[in-house]
Amino acid sequence: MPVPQTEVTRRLERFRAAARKAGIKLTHQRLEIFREVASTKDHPDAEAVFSGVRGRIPTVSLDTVYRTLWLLEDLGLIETLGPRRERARFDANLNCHHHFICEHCGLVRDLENGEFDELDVPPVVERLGSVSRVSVEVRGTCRECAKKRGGGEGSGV
Amino acid sequence: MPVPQTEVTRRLERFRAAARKAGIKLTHQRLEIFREVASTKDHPDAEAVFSGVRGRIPTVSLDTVYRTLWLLEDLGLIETLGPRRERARFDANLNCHHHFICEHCGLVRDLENGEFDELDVPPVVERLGSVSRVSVEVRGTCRECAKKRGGGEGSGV
DNA sequence: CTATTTGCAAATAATTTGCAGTGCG
DNA sequence: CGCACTGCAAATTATTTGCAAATAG
Repeated sequence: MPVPQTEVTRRLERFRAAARKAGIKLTHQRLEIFREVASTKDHPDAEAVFSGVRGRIPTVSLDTVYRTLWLLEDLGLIETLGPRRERARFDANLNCHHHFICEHCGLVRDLENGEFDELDVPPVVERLGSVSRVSVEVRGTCRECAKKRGGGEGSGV
Repeated sequence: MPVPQTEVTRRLERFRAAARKAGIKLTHQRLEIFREVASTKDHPDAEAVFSGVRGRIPTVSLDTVYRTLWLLEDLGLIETLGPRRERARFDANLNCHHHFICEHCGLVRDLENGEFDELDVPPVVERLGSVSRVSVEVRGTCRECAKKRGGGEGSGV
């Protein structure tokens, strides 16, 4: 399921603007690394981004991919996710959204849901700090894993 | 802020029951490692659990701590959390709860909130798999970090 | 022009594994 | 008493860093 071209363009434009504002250079590598993450809903890990970009820039190195991904996270252009025990995965979708996470295989799927988008932050949070983002994580077992593991797991909530 | 003794006991009891059911051995090490996580709200990482347990079992090894923590997670007795880029942190609180996460220092604080507890799972999720847990992550900047970094960051939602 | 950024290779940090001895059930 | 479990040390995996060459602004 690819991201529509118009959205990819919008994301790249946001990157250009953020880079200018932050005074960092817009290199070929950075552009392609960001494009790679911005063009997919797959939540790729660093290795996957690396091999994708490699198709277009054969000399790019894995350490540049890492440096760039964390830079993009610091700029607030992508976010990291994925269950612990798995490697980091990256997501360029900044629209308010939520995730379904399979506890067995690590699959992450985006969820769009109005009820989730409109949660009120409880007052106790004001004493902890300021809020930038509220999101819901739905954890469970994906169909694939349920099939593979026979009966086992079940729903709970 | 320590966990009340009655709750620690209840958690240890749950561990004993789960261990018996799963047919795994209840060793001194496992008990103490679990007790360490079950006795704190600090969301310790493996290293912190290690040094805590070491006080009581000086010969315990870090690899046993890791093996046990992942085992406990597989048994559903603890959960892992913490932002990417930081090491894994562990939590033995299984009551429905949520988290405030500081994006700068990795601080994680538990949130208890009725509205969050009662979220409906959107129907699209049924096509993805079965659900075991729904929780809300509030991300932002904690007071400490806001102080350290001067003006900067702000709220957004 | 020149401060940033890159690619390389070597370094680290976190976590895992093989194996021989130890202890729970 | 046997097989699961531990501790040790060595291995792996993901990610980071130092440095000389390359390049965006």
